[in-house]
Amino acid sequence: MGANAQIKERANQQRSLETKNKILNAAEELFSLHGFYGTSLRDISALSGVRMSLCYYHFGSKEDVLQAVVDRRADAHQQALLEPLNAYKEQFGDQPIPVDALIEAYARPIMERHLSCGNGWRNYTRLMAHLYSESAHLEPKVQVHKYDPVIKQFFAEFRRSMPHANEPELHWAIYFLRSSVINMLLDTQLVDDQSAGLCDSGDLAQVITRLKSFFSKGLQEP
Amino acid sequence: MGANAQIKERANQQRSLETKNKILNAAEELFSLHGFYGTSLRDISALSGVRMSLCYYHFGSKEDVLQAVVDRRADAHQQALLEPLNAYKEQFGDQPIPVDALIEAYARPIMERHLSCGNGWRNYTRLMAHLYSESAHLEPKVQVHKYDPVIKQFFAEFRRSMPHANEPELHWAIYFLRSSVINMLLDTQLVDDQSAGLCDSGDLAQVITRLKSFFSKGLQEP
DNA sequence: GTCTATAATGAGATAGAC
DNA sequence: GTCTATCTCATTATAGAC
Repeated sequence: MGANAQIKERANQQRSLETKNKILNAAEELFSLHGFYGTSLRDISALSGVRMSLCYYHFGSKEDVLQAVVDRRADAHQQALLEPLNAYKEQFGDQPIPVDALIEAYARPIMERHLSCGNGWRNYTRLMAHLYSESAHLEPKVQVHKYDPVIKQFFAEFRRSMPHANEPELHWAIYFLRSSVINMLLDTQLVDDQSAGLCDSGDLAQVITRLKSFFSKGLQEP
Repeated sequence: MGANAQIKERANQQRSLETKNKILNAAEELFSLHGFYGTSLRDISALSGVRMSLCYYHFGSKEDVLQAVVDRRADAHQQALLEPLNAYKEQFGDQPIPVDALIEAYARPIMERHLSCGNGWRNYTRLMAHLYSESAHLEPKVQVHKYDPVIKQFFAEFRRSMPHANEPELHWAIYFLRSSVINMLLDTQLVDDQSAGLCDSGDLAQVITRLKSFFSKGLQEP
């Protein structure tokens, strides 16, 4: 292969990547807003400005597009979730990590991406939440549940910080925390509406403060 | 109109009602499992055993079927939610109702219908939860949010029971409670999976106990 | 009220020229 | 890699006989 051909191939790969990302960005937004079945490849094509046939060329099928959307940010998101946890582990060593620090370590990376890292991350986190209710019908075609190991690690740390709590009670408490975070990711405006605007689910600092103060009360030792 | 004609008309109305309910039952189940867009009228027709054209005759459109499903149990559900609250109001009179009683008054009617009143109610409550994430795309064609006044009444009672709590904090706490209940209605098995079966989200007594003990801790006066 | 048949639209997916 | 054109199928919805 000549030098010219190599340059051409590089340019093509670059353009291919850009096209793929245009598709994924549009799909991410629409899937997260209207669900998998509420979104057609025509919608994605229209929003992305990329011809429909290219979606098939690059991904194969609608389900494959969803899978690609899910996969694109999965590793980065997992890393972001574990980073503060590991930092705390290092900081506290053998000592247990305080409960409110654990709550923040869990909630902040998620809510931060949802609220202050741009539309891409906002759509991605919303989609992840949305998929919890759609996944039953989507699997096994699409692999969605990628964060179970992360939850396991968080549970282990909560356990260490609350040695006297009984196991089921602790599981329920962490589940309630997860439910609340997941619900916020859906952007249902439930708390904003309920409080007639007094509470702002779009305010990261407020969200983290409220999560910490409420759930650390529930997660105290008896 | 002769007596014979009247009898015939009665029988027809009866049959008509049965057909409608067959359709609504199937729609309730499928919408609640796969969402509005994940369900076709063909699916509903197949599951109910009623011809597709009859769905149009009785309701008009797919959206109208959803609306009818939502409406069918709405009043009964509202009543069921307010009944224990009003009973407590009567019982305690001017005294504030204890917080854990309020939590139970809110959660039990919902979770009871979800877990121990048969498949119809189970599907209905699951659908209501599901619609929180789909409603943005469905409105204004379908009117879904029918429980805001109920929440208002509950908030007022929580307020009375916790006169020193600040308003936003109270709103957030009640919102976290609602999130957890809503998530359980979706039957995602999150807590069952997370705890490897140690916790059972299908056990009504367990669910109520855990909700009360956890959320009453978070809802204490400072 | 119920049935069959069918219209009309939109969906996912593919073929083949460039 | 990109485009146009098209296929095939499922969907919502309607018309008209009984």
